Formats: sequence, structure tokens, C-alpha cells
Amino acid sequence: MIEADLRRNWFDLFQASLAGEKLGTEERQAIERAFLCMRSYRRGETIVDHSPLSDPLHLVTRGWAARASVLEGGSRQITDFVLPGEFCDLSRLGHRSSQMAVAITTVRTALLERQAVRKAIEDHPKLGLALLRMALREQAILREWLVCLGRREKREHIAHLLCELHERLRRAGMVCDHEFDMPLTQEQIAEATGMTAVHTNRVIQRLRKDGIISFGRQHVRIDQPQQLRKIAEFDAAYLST
Amino acid sequence: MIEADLRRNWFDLFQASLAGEKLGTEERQAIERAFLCMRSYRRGETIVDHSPLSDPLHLVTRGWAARASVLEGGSRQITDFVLPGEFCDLSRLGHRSSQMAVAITTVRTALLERQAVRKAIEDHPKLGLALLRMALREQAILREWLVCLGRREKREHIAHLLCELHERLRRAGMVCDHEFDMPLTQEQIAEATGMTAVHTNRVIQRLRKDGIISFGRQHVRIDQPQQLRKIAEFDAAYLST
DNA sequence: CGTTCCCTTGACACCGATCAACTCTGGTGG
DNA sequence: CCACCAGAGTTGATCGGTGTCAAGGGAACG
Repeated sequence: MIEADLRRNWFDLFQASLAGEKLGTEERQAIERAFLCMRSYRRGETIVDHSPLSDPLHLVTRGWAARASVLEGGSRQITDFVLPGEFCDLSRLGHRSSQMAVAITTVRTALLERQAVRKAIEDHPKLGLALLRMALREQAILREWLVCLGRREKREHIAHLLCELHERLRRAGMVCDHEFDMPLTQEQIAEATGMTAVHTNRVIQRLRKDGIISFGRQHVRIDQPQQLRKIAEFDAAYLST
Repeated sequence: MIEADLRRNWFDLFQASLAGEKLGTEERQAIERAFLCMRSYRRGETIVDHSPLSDPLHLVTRGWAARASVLEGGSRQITDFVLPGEFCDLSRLGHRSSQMAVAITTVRTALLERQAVRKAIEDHPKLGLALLRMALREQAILREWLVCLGRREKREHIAHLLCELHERLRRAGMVCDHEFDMPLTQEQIAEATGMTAVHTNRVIQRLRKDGIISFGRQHVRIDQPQQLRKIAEFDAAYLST
């Protein structure tokens, strides 16, 4: 793939993930002015460290990333998955953050200069509104995760995560019927759901045995979507515009 | 207190909670144009239901509120506390939400017309930036809660919650040294930390017996701040500008 | 063809949920 | 002023969902 192609594509991905807030040519040019370069990360590599505020923002254009916090004991909590078109570190527009972002798969990102993005927002209100909505959608996802962690059984939680990923990927056109590529290891699912890898494995096996999902090498098929949503009490509204 | 006073105050509270993003006279006038009226809620009353998008936004000017989700089983997960100067339902600028907001104490809110706020943002980019930062700060808090729920022991979690509330109230000038009014019941703490009221009680008693906090009728005193922060692995950076 | 991730399985321990009383406090009405 | 009551906090006994530890299996990959 040609570099020029990728460069042309990041904005389209960004815009697509905004579902609703349409941006015009002006806004496009304004934010494209913040573009620095594309960059690649290998699976497992750290994309954003919890370091000073100076660095650029990272918009994922290919692959999956995850935001996470690491505790002193060494355990890690994944707080969100970042799919193409989304920012790894929108929060850095505001404050210093203790969160980091790592690459789940090979990841390609567009680097945008932070101050330039800020400037673009100040000049183009629609951009601010778009990013605000993006941040609010992330919030909605975080709240749903909170509910899962606080009040749902692990089985329900994993079911919910699968429903969410399915829906988000569907909207991004990355789903074929009820199947999709899912690069997460069971350990990463555990890190996202506040479980151990061992127990994650048992729960998934149970879902498999019950004929609800098929789960294999980087791939998920939801065999009983209805049933899965029921287990998870999943309502896709929170992902909507 | 006179109504005119309250009406003049809501913007100041809002601005104060933005720590960093200073707004000018223009922005002030713009958003004040969205003002509808003040409204009061009694302890326990629902402020925002998960209902259609049409209603106004609620900015808390006095008292504490909480955002929460209710599951089919009837259990409730509080996802955030709303202190004076903050919105109950910023998310409604974007999408439909299944979250509700309830009054923890007697609450007074300023009602702002949603479309008018949107309009104000479109006309005044600084407003959008300010709200974006506000949303990002909320995000940071949510992520921290996720880490607590996913990876910390309950004792650590409660310690963390107390540290967070202390710090947020301190910035709002509602703390005297290491003491502050804390209207939450143990059951509400339980709903926020994903515990049962019974176990919450035991954990709090333990913290008391260890001489770390004093906890009584609507009031908390942190006797060993250093120790409490250590238990919680608390770093206030995520609340900062 | 060995190494390295991942996934899988079993035994056991424990944190925190559940259930069921009981106490204490402040408020309310007679 | 007292009796009652509802809400909040406290306590004890028991149970179960998950974590922990330890070991083995299987597929990709150099």
C-alpha cells in the first residue's frame, strides 16, 4: 500500500467513526494541517506511554489497540479497546494521564500534533463538537464496562464484551454476518474483564459447550446472537448517535 | 437565598469546575442564553431518567447527585458522583443513554436547553473545548473506577474512593483540612464500588479500627492521609488539568 | 525440531455475597 | 413528652464464585 493512500485514508476513517457529526472541507483541511506522519507498531508494542504532555495524538488507522493501567503489583487493567478511526489518547488534549496504550495487533496510526489539533478546534467549532461526541461515546462505553465489572457475573460480562465488540466492528464494516476476526488472547480478555486467564478460559469453554459461540484462533462466530445478548442484557443503544 | 443569586451563580460554578479552560464574556453570554430555570430535587429523587433526547441538560449547583444504571435483577451500579459545577447528563449532547441520575442529597440544578447549548458551542469554539475537557476529565475518573473494580481489593477500592472524593471536594473548596461532609450512605458506597452494603460496612469498620479514617453521620475525617493514599495507590494526577 | 506462546485442566483456598437478626438514631405524630 | 417507626448501621453464620498454583498439551514459527 502506498503511503499517500494511507495518508488520505486516516481522515475518512476518523470521520466514519463519528457516525452523525458530518465534517466539511474546511474542517478536513484544518485537522489535516495537524498531520505529522504515519507510524507502525508491532503487536505488544507500547503506543502511548504515560509520559509528558508534549507528544502527538495517535489516531489508529489499522489494527486494534488497548488502553490500560498497570498497578504496582504488576497486574494490568485494560479500560478500552481502540479500533480503526479512534484515538488512542484523546484524553491528552486535556490532562496528563496515567493510562497507556498498547498494540494488540500490528497497528498503524496517524500522528497529529496536539497543539495544532487544539488550534483546529478553536477555529472550527464543528470539530470540537465532533470530538466532544467522540469523547462522550467513549464515556458511554466506559460506563457500560463499569456496570459489567460491578454488577454482572463473569459469564455475563464476557458475553457483553463480545456483543459490544461485535456491534462496534459491525458498524465499522468489519463483521461478516455473525463472524468477525478477534485478535484478543484469552489473557487480554481477562485483563479487560477483571478476571484471571484461567477463569476466562473456563467461562469461554462453557459458552462454547452451550453452543452460543464458536471461538478459535483470532476468530469468533456468534452462533446464538439472541441468547448471547440475553445473557449479557445487551442493548446497543449506548453505542449509538 | 434569592433566586437571582442562584441564577447568577451557576455559570461561576461551571467555570470553576473547568479548572484551566477560562471562558470570556462572550462565551458566558452565549451559554447563559440556554438557561431555562432552576430546579430542586429531594434526596432520592430522579433527576434524569433514561428517556427521550428532548429534555434539557442539568447542571448541579448545590448538593450531590449520582449517575447510575439499573439492571433487570434490580441491582444498581453507580458510575459517577456529580458535584456542584458538573453536569448530570453531558452525554445527552450526543446520544441516547441508559444512564439515570438521582439526587444523593437535596440537589439544585440549572436547566439548560440542549439545542441552545449545541448552538452556543457551534458559535463559540472555546465552549466546545471546555466541555470536551470536562468530558475527558469524567473519562479519566471512569477509567480509574474501572481499575478499582477490576484489579483492586475492596479495601483498596474504598480507600481510593475516599481519596478521590476528598481531592475533588478539596478543589471545590468543600474540604476543611482533612475533613469533609460526605452524604453517602454505606449502601450507596456499596453501589458505587460493586459491593454489598454488609461487606462495605465491614471494610469501613476495619479502616476505622486501623485508625486511618473516622467515619460518622455524613462526615469523614481522614486521620492518616498518607496511609490511605498508600492503600489506594492513589495519585491525584488524573483529576488535574 | 525445539522453543515459545497460548490454551486447557485439576485441586484447593479465600474474598466477598447472601441470609437473617439485632441495634441505634433521628424523626413523626399522638 | 413519649411511643413508635423507618432508615441506617452492625454482627454472625454459611456458601459459592473466582483466584491461585501447578502442570500438561498443541499449534505456530524460526
